[in-house]
Amino acid sequence: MKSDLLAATQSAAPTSSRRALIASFATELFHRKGYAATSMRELASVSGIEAPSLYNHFSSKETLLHEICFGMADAFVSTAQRIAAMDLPVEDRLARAIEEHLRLLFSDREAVGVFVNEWRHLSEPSLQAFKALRSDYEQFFAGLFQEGMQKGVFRQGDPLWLGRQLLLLMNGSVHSTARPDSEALADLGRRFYSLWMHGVASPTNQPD
Amino acid sequence: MKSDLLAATQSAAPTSSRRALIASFATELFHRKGYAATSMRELASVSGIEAPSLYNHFSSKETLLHEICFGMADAFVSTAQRIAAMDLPVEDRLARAIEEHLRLLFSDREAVGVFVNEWRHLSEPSLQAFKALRSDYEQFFAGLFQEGMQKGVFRQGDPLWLGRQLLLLMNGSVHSTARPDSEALADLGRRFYSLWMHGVASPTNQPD
DNA sequence: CGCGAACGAACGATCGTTCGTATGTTTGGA
DNA sequence: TCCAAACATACGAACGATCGTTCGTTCGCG
Repeated sequence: MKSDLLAATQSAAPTSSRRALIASFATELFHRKGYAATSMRELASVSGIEAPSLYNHFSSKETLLHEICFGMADAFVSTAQRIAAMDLPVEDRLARAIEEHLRLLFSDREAVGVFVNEWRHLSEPSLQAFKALRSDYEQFFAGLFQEGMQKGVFRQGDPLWLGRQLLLLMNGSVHSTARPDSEALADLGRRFYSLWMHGVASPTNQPD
Repeated sequence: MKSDLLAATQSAAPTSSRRALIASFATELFHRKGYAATSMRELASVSGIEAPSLYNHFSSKETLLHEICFGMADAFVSTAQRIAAMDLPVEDRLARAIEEHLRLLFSDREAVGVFVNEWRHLSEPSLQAFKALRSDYEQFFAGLFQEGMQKGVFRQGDPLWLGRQLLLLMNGSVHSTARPDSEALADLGRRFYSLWMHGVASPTNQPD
């Protein structure tokens, strides 16, 4: 039988990391082709195994999506909680939140792509839970803006709208920005902070 | 050729508006569930006919996607050309571009959602053509920023990056902004323009 | 009579997933 | 120390469902 060959390939791979490997392959595929357009057979193929073997590591296709989406969501929310607890001026906390968000964003761009675009394929009750986490994170940014407005550091406006727009901008930047090293990442954070704080107008042109 | 068909169907038979109806149903489904997750049978069901009858109006599923994506793309590009030809100060042309982009955006939010998120399911050579149109439009905004920098109206920066970020911001705002009437739309345009020009910092805080 | 538009049936392909089984590895009692 | 039972992981076969699409036909309207 073929079993000798198969046994050889089985033992060749480090079986302990196979699960994590599959997850990262799934992340890449979900990101590039979309969740619905990615088949388990294709995921199996790039993972070097057959489709039924995937079910030894993940109980369903949606489990993969669930782990990717909630892994990112938890990372974002816990970072937000850490920053919210800092004893810093609100504009510094905003700068810090931007920096940390970008750091997470670029630490795994493909997972972020899935997190941003594919979460709607989750089914209940995961969908509801995901939206709650997402809302928490938006509220964290909205809270920063609201606090800044009360203290006169920011112009008056809709804090939640501003928070959502800022997140939108940073999340989308993953597509249109080259991969930064840690130096370029800090610089990107300053660009976002400056753009958001002062806009594009030349300083000689006074605000209306 | 297409105009002949449209003229004929418009004047002749009311049944031929079914084609446009199907297109709008498809737009809603592609937007809400995604292209890959929408089946022709489901589209047929909401259209009130059976799946095979769809092929009397559209030669394939991708044809529907093609019409939606290129319909929006053409509208954006032609609007850009109109504004680029205007004899206005560059910051006014930017304000006008923002206003017109938002107007198109909210004129058919679902089509915009498909245009923004589902174009990647196009196959070659449509995919290449779509990306070219998209690049043209980005270049239009980049050109505005570049011109503004040369004239000292805008701060120095990467014009293409700024253009993409602005588009990202506006496109995403469709999800997080309530349906505006024409009054609220103009107000939204001013909000974007002001945010982009001057940022969120209180005017008493000078730029660094 | 002719033609656009609808239908039911059905095609081959592919989907996510289950099943029974084979094999390598780990483990625990004699 | 050795062997067997338990476990983890892989496989081929195949399930029922659904996919986009084609075909032959019918029906109603001009």
